[in-house]
Amino acid sequence: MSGVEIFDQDQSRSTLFAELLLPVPIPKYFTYRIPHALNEHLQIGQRAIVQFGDRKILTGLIVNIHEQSPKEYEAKYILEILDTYPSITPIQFKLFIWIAEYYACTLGEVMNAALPVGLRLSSESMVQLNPSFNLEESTLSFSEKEIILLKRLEQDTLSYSDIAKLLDVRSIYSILKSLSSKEAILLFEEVKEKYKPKTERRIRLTKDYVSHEALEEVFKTLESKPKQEDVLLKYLQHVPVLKDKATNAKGISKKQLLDEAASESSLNTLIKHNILEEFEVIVPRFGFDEDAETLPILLSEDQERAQAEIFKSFDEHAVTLLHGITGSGKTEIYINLIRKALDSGGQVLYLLPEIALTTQIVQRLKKIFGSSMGIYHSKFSDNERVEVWNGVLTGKVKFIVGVRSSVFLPFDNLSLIIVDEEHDPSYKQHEPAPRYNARDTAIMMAQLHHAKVLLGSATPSVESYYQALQNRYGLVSLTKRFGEAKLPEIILADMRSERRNKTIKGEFSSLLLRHIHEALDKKEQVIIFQNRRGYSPMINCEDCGWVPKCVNCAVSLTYHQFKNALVCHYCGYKESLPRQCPTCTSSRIKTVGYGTEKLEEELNLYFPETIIQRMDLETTRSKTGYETIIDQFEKGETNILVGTQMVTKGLDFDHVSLVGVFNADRMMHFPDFRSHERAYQLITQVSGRAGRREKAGKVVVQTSSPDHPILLFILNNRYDEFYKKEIQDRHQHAYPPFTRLIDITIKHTDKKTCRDAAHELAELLQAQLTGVKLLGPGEPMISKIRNQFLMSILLKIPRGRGELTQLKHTIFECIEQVLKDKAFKSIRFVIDVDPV
DNA sequence: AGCACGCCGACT
DNA sequence: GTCGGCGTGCTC
Repeated sequence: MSGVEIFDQDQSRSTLFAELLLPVPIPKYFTYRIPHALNEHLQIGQRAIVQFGDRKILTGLIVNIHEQSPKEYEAKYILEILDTYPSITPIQFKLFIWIAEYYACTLGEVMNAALPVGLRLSSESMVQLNPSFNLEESTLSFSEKEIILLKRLEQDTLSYSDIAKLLDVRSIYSILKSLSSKEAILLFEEVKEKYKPKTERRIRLTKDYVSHEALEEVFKTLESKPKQEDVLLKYLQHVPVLKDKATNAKGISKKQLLDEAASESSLNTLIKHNILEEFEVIVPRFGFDEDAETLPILLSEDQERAQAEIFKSFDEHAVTLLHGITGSGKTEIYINLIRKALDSGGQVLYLLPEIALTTQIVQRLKKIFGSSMGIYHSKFSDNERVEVWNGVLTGKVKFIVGVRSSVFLPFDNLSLIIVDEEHDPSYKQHEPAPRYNARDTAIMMAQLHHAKVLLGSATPSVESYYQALQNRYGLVSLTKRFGEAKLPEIILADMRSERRNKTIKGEFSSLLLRHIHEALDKKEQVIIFQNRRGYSPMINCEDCGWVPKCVNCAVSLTYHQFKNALVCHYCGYKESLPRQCPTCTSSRIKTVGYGTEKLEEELNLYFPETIIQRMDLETTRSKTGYETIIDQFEKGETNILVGTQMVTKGLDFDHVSLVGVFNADRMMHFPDFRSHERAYQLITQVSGRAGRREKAGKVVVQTSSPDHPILLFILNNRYDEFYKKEIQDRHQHAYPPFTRLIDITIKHTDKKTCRDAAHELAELLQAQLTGVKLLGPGEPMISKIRNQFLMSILLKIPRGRGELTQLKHTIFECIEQVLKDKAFKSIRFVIDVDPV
């Protein structure tokens, strides 16, 4: 980019200003002056580099261009424009605004979540030693910390946070100021690396040698140089220049040529003599050369019927819910719908929960849709994400399979959005803002694009099913399993009676153990589901009842055996397991409860011959961990898979005949209005992993309340009955879908201040909001996280009543009011709309 | 959110 | 007295 014009001499052209959206949580745009040189090149939606504050460099999005010079302040210049064409589309921007408004956050926060880091260059403050400074020769005096820092700076430049860590102090500002005034250090801004295309070095003939005659000449001169001759021959072997001169333009990859011809020095000589030349091309990180498969998808009668119903429903409804039991073959229908949408020229977005994306289904789709399909996943690198983004922007990628954040991609012509496993709570983002739900955002998105939405699930959320029954969504059901497959048989293991009869071994009922034995004898596989990671959720002293707690959070520490440490699942705090109780010095410290790790250990004890694999956050943290575990299980290399929620999602195995469910009780009795729904969904989903093809699988659910209605619904596969009961409860207690919820969390380091602020806010809200039920303020289940005390207020807003935007304004006003009180200045408020 | 600046308490 | 803590206000 050319230099910036600082003085506008040219009066014949008007001075333009641009309103920029910056990735900061300040609810407004910032006005920057446009250098005359850029007047003709600026477009709304482009990214611009600007200075923000004293030094910071940020990437902003141009949202408006006008001629009004700001009166109050002097606008800074835009430093650079990053795009030739807009990086975001107008529809996308409308969606950003909707998200910010609906989920009560700033546009900057939405921008932050939306743009991949690779498209968002920004600077970091760095500290460097002043080259003209020498510690030994200096006559000035330095403190101990200053000397430590200076010594370190002789080796590297450091960021502010590096320094804070090095010196172990909170505020480094005064130290930097002191050193800066002594001219010992220099402060500067380092712009972080942005997107780098992947390149490849290639070799080709120079222009002059792309002909029969010229090449003949060359070979004559090379007669006495067999190695160079060999290189040239290898080249011609792969690039048939003599048959088709045009093939020379692409040449051959240097790596490939060297791998085969081996002599790098000969190649270099040929390059030096201008016979061959080396050049660089940009190559995509994803194979864009795969061809799409065109084979028709064979549908069963039931699928055929459902598909026809979906098409019909699309004519009448913007959103259709496909309720298909596990294993009923929803994917085949999706494929047909996607094909049809793509054929008619529209874009398609297929949303999946995080974990289901790394599996078989994506490989299958890739085979079918080839290069027109892009994948958007959190385990992708920044560079990979930028390529998917640009693929959508340029129209190269028409079909995206992705996680919740793919709703931010620059679509301009969506015609279909599929939200698979629509009930899945992971569609909702918790931290940080924007706290959006990708399923609901997708519905809004479809409205902006005039696209259709298909929500798919074997266990629809109560909210979606309600909308369908109200005829606001279309409803299509698949009630038969695909092929000959039968639904699994669900058996309850009554832990109360087993406990009475002392037939429980460790954590395992005799019933479950018997079934595991049977399955293993038949060379079949087993999945054990325990929704709790670590070894044991708690340890305690048998003599005085002491329980180790996190120092930063109000939770007990979980014991992780393989790390041999007590770990806090909320802040990551770790400490070693004490030999004796710190309060009574007793050494009788034992574990209470059980997580995946302990189950794995016990299983190893009971089934020493079998291979057991654990699948939870710890074992799948690496990029390939998850895939490796799935792959081994698929190949039959492991016999038993023990895992958390992960095992419930989108996995299809052919040889699993048994699923064991632990702690169904904890799921059902969890104090949350959605706990019954969650339990129904989790147990049904994990049960769906048992039995494929003609073999019916078995599911053993261990429970101390075998009469619980939820279990009976699951047992008999009665979603409708479950729904009927659940919707009554929701109605009675004014929960969604009959109300909208807004959760306000109040945070402060001091407990009393936090409580007082919460009460004050609650009072204000109560007075301001009519027709809204207010719950609390109360301590949430975890009342302290990372040394911040928490209070929460829950608002229940009746459906279809009043302007939601107005209501949120009122909430903000009340918060402002509370913040006016000096005592509450540093209180943090977190607003979560539609909490999950 | 960062980041600068300024006020104030605790230690040499 | 100075150092370092943190509360406050600003960012075009």
